[in-house]
Amino acid sequence: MNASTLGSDLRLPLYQRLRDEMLAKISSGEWRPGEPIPTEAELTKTYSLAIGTVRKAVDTLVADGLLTRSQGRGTYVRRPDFNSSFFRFFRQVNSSGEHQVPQSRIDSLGIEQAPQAVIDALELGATDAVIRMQRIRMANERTIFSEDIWLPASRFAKLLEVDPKDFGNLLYPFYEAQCGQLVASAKETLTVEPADLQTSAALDVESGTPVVVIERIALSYDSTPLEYRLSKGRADTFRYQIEIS
Amino acid sequence: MNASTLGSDLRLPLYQRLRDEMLAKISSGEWRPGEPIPTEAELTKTYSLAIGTVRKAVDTLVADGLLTRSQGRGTYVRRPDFNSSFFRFFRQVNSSGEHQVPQSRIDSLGIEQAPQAVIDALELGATDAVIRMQRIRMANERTIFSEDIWLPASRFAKLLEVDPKDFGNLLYPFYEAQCGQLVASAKETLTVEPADLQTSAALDVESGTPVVVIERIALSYDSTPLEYRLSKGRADTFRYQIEIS
DNA sequence: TAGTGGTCTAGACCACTTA
DNA sequence: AAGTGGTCTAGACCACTAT
Repeated sequence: MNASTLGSDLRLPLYQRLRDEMLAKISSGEWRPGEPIPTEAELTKTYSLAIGTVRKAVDTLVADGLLTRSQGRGTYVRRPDFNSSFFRFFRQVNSSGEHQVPQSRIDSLGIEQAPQAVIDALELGATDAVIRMQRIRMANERTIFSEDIWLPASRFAKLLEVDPKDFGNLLYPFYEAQCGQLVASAKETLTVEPADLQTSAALDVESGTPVVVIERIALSYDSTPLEYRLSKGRADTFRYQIEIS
Repeated sequence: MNASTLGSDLRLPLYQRLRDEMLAKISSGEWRPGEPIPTEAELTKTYSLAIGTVRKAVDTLVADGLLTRSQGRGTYVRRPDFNSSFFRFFRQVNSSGEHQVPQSRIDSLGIEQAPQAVIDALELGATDAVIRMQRIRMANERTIFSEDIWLPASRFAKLLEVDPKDFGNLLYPFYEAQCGQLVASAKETLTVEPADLQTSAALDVESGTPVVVIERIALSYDSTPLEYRLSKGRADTFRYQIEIS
């Protein structure tokens, strides 16, 4: 194998073609999260490239957060997490002042026709079925989120065979284990609106109280939409910070 | 001049020391926004470094948004703007559906003792004076923001000599022109709270209506706080989006 | 046509991790 | 001690911009 093996557009620079090649290995699962990729020396031999070119390709994937380097150990496929999600900016602290993963409870789970908003978000056909899940998330005995979750039935049918009590507190590792679907990134949109009757009941606030609405579309490595989620939480405990330049 | 000229910690790699050197030239104003910096060939000669090392130093500043490269033309100091500010995520569209810079009106301007929150934000001494400005921002004849702005009097005294009507719609270019203070970056924190009486009057909403509060600390190139700003706007027209991975 | 940044090579030596 | 990524060199040639 050598540089001519590198697919994609021949007009592209070598480091970008190598980058695409590595990205494909990650999204196909050939290189799995948490595991090391071949060493730089091996990559130079495999593709007959100079070390500088290989490093530049790796650099771009590190910059995009797909790989992490560790001097003396190797370069690893990063395990995606969602530390920068809006969720993290709700002040969910326990009595010791530490952040904590909220408890979850699935309240309903079933298959149905996808409403139009979900068809758009998940890029489905007009008649495709979806799995719908309603979930609440709690911390310190208090409900902090009420969630509506939609998944394409074609990829997630196996979830229907599992008792909702066994879903655990984190869904994405569960999706991976049960259905082989790996969430790599997400887009979130934040808005504020008054609580409707259902939401106010779920969050134990008065109807009309402002709630923060987080709309999330979770994507696979190859950018296929895997999950559409609408989460509503109290606005009074929300705090989000950015740096701009 | 050669590599030994590069200041800062000798244990640091050369490309980081060159980066620090260039950063200093930007923050001191020796290299000004919008102007080109020396070519890569000149930098290699000046500091007796290999081209790869110079490029790596430039790379980091480009990644941080301080420089922009333009093939065939040169490398330029970026003009800071605030397109990613929370402000941008209020749906301020005119009747043609375009975004627009809101109109501004200064309602009060004066010098006073800094309250404690401002002392903390601007890193002032306990007895330092500040300039306080109250401003509203409007679009389509409607008030969309009510703002409280504090500036260290030591740096911004000249503002008091200007008629508030002449401040214009954008403050940062005005700060630079009048006081030589250049805003390079900012930190913003977003929260939601019910409107107090003053805010509800300013925004023409009922008291208790949810408002989005944007707290901003604007910094110079060398990270000195230059401005502390509290902006309040209607929550129902706010929409913010992020991508996470 | 001259000058700029963009890509690429083929090494060298260093710092760190693991065994 | 062996193997990894981290830094650095000293060029070469290409693509693009300005004149």
